[in-house]
Amino acid sequence: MKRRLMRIYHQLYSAFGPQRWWPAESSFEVIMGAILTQNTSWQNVEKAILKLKTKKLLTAEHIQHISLKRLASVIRSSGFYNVKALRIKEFVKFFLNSYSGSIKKLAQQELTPLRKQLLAVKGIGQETADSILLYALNKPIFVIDAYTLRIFSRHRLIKEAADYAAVQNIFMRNLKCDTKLFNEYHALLVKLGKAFCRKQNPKCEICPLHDQ
DNA sequence: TGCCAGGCCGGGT
DNA sequence: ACCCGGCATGGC
Repeated sequence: MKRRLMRIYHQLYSAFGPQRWWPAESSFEVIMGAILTQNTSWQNVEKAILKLKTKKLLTAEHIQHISLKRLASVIRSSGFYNVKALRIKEFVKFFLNSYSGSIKKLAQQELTPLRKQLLAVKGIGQETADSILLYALNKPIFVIDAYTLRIFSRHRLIKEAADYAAVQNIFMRNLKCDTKLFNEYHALLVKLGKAFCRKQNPKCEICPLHDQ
């Protein structure tokens, strides 16, 4: 499995090149994006982030001080805006209370206890927590998402019913524990997923993983 | 036009 | 321990 996973990585890398994730100007922006993109196309999230930027709302303090309703209207384009506004507020509360709103302090925390703390925030599940850990805080954890499950299931590398933790373990047991590798690998899987492995999957047979 | 998108939660069985 | 409905916009 180790060789297989690295071979897939190299195939993806040579097909698509470096992805340079996460597309954001700050760690806090990464975190907001991670919540906003829950079951939502990134295109819609970008619009919401742009609005947050325009309204100077990309800091914990500013978000803390606006109403839930106003926040919801700002992030409207990302869909599920009422629950997401609530989730952003929940994270910001945790962030300010436990880490004084300091990304540096957040990043100093150990991966495992921090992951547990993030999962205790209502609205942050495994993927969102791991995205924050990896892409906002540079912690070595592999993010699993719907594309990853679908791609690996369709290529019969995992059981169709495999759950998040099981698949994450496959990656983390068989890859060198390396933040850069985890970052690039997951980004490449999303790239592949968008191009060739949507639910309605017209052209999986020409996806780069089928070559050679 | 209908289907889908870089999930998560709560309630029911 | 699963299973499911709800949450909602915008693009193709």
